[in-house]
Amino acid sequence: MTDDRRTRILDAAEGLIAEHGFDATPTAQIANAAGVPKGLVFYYFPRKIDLLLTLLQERLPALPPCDLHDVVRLGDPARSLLRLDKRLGLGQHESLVLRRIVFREGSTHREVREYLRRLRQALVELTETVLERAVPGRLDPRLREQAAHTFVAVMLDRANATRIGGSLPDLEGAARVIGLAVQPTG
Amino acid sequence: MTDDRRTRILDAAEGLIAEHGFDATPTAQIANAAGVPKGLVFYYFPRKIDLLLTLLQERLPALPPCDLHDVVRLGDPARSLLRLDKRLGLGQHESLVLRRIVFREGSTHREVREYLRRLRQALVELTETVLERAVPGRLDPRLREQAAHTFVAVMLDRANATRIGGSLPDLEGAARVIGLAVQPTG
Amino acid sequence: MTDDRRTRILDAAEGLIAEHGFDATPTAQIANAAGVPKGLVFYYFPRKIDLLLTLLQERLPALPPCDLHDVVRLGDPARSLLRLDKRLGLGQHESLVLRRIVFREGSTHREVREYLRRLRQALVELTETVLERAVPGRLDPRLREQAAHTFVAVMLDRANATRIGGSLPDLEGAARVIGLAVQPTG
Amino acid sequence: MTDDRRTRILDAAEGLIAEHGFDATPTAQIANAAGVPKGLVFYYFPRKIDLLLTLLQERLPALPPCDLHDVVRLGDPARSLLRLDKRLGLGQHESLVLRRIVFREGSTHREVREYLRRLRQALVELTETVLERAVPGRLDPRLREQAAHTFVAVMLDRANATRIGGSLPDLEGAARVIGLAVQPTG
DNA sequence: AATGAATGAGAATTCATTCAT
DNA sequence: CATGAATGAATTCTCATTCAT
Repeated sequence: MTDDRRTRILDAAEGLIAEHGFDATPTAQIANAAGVPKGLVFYYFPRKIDLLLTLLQERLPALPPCDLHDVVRLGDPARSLLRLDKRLGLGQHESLVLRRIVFREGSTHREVREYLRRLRQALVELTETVLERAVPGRLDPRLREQAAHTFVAVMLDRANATRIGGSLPDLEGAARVIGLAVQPTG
Repeated sequence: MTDDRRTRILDAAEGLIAEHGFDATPTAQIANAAGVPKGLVFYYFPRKIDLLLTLLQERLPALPPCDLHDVVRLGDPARSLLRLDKRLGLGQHESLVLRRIVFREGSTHREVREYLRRLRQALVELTETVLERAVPGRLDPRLREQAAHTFVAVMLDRANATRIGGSLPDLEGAARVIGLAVQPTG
Repeated sequence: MTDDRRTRILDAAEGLIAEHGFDATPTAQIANAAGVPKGLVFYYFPRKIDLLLTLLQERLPALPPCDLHDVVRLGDPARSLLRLDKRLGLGQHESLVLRRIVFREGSTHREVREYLRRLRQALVELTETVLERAVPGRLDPRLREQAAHTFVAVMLDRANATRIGGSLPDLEGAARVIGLAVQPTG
Repeated sequence: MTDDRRTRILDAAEGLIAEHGFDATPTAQIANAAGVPKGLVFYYFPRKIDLLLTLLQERLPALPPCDLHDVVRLGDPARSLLRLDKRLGLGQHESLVLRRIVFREGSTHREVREYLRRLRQALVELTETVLERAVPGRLDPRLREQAAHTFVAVMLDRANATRIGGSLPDLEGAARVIGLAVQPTG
């Protein structure tokens, strides 16, 4: 029961903050949406900012160490990249709300910023590994890194654009372009 | 004289909102930073949101119709892309503050969202033109569009990452990758 | 009108804080007693503590430079001391409320403490002057200072005891005792 | 064991209330300082005010029936008074915290006020006895009482000034002055 | 046209107190 | 007996907005 209510508060906070932004979401509204008394929010999260911080700590897991075996398609880097993206699930609904929060509050809170930095680095490394395994012959390490950076930038841009709601970048196109770059004969 | 004070208010609002966010910036602070009486802010901008809206309407120029002649380097699409980026100046200081505002408030206000959509479209078209002129032979229209989308995504991701303060995507690497894709022999 | 309302707020604060203590007096109650909206209190006094500080600054004037001519009774130091006390008015009603505040909040706020230190020093100097003029012959400076300190202590003890409401020290007795000490033949 | 925890609560309450005042000391902080669960405080002291009341009842000892034989110095009332003060220990550390509480909360709670009244009366009687025994010849009863009141006032003023932290009255000077008054030839 | 005093609807936060276990 | 989760009333403080002058 106890943990249930704490969870409900976090659920409500996640949804409302993603929807309206951190500053625009009163704690009273969070309590209301969670169906708990106002005081309980501050019992679990003494300061409002602790809600945001807890959301990041508990619900933004480090990238799951995904098994790249079934992601990589040898000889088809473009397809491999798209499968990686799908596996990462940056576009899936459950991470959408948190991503909104992260991108929007990024310029305000150091902790959020730090998370974003680490996220990009981890994504680049993962992408590099995929490219290395997907491209049969030798792949110039510098080019591999640049290609990975490019794909990660597109993934993150899409994540951010999704949040904002405008038109989205063409992820498949990017995968094709990058595939051509790293495997001209492909 | 009168207009001078209105301008000072907008200047102050632009800086403070970019720095702390719209919600976290009291109008009193804007008036104070502008060196005008508090009442004057509401005299010119009856509601606080009007400050933001005015900023977008008056200070987000449509993309300058830039002359692409001196941007394009025939046979060197990568270099051409980088010169385009430089010409667009998305990374330049004067547009930085507004970009922060646009990206952060994007998911909250429809007008901002609409601007972002148009911005991406215009950027893609411009990039396509550059690629077409930079690549000597025939360039598959589909690939050209995808390559343009990719580069624009990287530019926008960099713009957003700059705002947030984390690590930046590698724009030069992306240009090289795209160049390789559209001109394998390059 | 404007200054009138600020004054009414201070009046209300003075009375209520003296009555119930600073911590036990909500600003809302002060606004209510002053007959002004709650917001106005914070318009004039941004933080609650500013009410207390303003009270001290504006309503605890330095000791009025009182003319000691008509206080001193040559050859009658005891009577002179009592006349000094009366002139100082430490026991008068109008200063009573502020004295309550000062003594009670003294151990909490530095500014109040500092005021009390200066008050004692000024009182001692005044009392020394009175004793010097009231005693005909030569008066040992050391004894004069000690006598002054003693009388000031009794005055302050009475002021504090008045606040608390218990039994009061015998000021007239103290004056007599001190008179005997500085003028044995009296 | 059980009583040990009750004692620890009272210890913590005494220290914290003396330091910050009754209103400014949350019960949670007391429990924390005592190292006991929050609920236990309210188990022993159902209302917060009971903490203060218990402190007064159990820890404000009636004046210790001190043996005046070794205090009095026949023929030296000033010295006798100082020895009395030392014996009473109003300035000693262990009574300091409670004295702070008593003086500060005095004007708020009747029980505290009543204690202060009895304290002064007992002190005056004790001082009168000392003076009577210290002065060899006959001492006018009225003067003796007045002298005692004066000394008690100085002692209490010093106790209060100690609490507040400002400059202290000169107790030795007062003893000398009073000695001169009751024993001119001294 | 310009202004700054005024207002009141919240907002975050605190904390004594209760009570189920 | 003991406890810590739970509660909600109260409190300080903020600030967009109004409006008399």
